[in-house]
Amino acid sequence: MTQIDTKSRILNAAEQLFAKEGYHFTSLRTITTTADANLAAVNYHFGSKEGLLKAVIERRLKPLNQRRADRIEKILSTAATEQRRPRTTDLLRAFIEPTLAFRNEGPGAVEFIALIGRAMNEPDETVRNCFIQQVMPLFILLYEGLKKARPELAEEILLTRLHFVLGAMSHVMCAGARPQISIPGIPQPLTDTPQAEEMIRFACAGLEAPC
Amino acid sequence: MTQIDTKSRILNAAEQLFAKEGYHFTSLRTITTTADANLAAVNYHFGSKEGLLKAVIERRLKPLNQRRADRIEKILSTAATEQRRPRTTDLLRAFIEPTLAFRNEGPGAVEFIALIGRAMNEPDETVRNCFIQQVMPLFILLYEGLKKARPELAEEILLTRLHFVLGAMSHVMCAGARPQISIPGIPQPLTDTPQAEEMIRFACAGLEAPC
DNA sequence: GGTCATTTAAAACACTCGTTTTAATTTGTC
DNA sequence: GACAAATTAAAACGAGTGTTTTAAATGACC
Repeated sequence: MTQIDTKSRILNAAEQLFAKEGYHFTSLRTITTTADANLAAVNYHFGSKEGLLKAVIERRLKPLNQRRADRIEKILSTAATEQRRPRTTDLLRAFIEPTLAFRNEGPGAVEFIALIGRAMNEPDETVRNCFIQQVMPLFILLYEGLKKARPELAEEILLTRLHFVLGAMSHVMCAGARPQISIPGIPQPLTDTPQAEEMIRFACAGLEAPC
Repeated sequence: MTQIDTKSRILNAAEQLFAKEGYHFTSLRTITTTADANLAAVNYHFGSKEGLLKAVIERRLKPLNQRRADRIEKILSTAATEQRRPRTTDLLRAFIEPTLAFRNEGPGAVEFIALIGRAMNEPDETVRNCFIQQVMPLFILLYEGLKKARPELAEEILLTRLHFVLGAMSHVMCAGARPQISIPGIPQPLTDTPQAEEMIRFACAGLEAPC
């Protein structure tokens, strides 16, 4: 923590704190104290608190989105060369698996995923727009892929169902960073890989439900 | 707006504003101005901002939860007297239908539902706890009912899938209050009754997916 | 080594927030 | 109408926020 420069230290501290406490509950003073930096350094390096948030999100989300997009595009291209429909389950897996697997990529990853999961339903536009802008092309890519996988499904219905999947994902992503409330007689839900597999199964069944 | 007392006017204004802007972005000054009341009236009538939130949520959520619980219990009792399993789709319908139908119950209902939908994933415990406390018994009732409907399913898996359903619901509830972003070539998702029906179909298919 | 741009430090600014205090007013009751 | 309780009004409090300003320190380069 001593070698890296101030900008990175702030970025790391902000990521951790934004994700754990939420964007608006994290003050710049808390961030700079954690990062062992001066208060003004945030505005110097990132322009504003919003700029910092944008940097935090982009740093991690860009590679993740790239990974997901690559997988989806690969599925689509091989399906095209083999002259068949892409499989719903493959597309969903390409979207879901890297996202949930990301939670194991080092410390703070679970919290970052929670930040992203929460971003979609933020009441404040600052966070939501920043997220949507980053992720919308990927959503569209997935949607277009699913349309090829299930062309007989009416488009509004497919889109509606895709929204359900996104909601389920968002919720799971958020929940990962919270201590699960345990109730006597009620088991704990799955986590990690089995959860991802279960979500793929669930989403696939839902998407392929009869019309 | 002139006849009703200050307490109710504050409650109405707070409901509208909390739901639209979010709890933490709504100041007591905005609320009291909207309600045409004095700033101190909030602390006088509700003790604190949190107390006001609690009152706002309880006023609407209690009857809604009662309605959902009644329907679920009725399904369970008739299934018991007919000595058969309750149907997954019936249980889900009892849970989903009143919730989404609630959005048509007068002005501000859509926003209130968004407030509730957001509450589940709120980073701040103030809002989340207030919501969870109200809704947990209903979740357990639904879970126990689904366990009877699908006894062959491992409990952690059932619970995990139920979480997916809740996530999908939460997301839909939030989205209802937002202007939908329209993209050329991408249709709008369903709303209102068809959306509720589609969600029941989706959730049922997901829950009944093979293990 | 001196010069200049980059970076860090410390302090103050301007503003908003929830809450509290004190006083005035309204309302209910005998 | 008078008294007491409930309610409303106005003002200030104290703490916290993001941002800006001004000054000091650091580092690169000729």
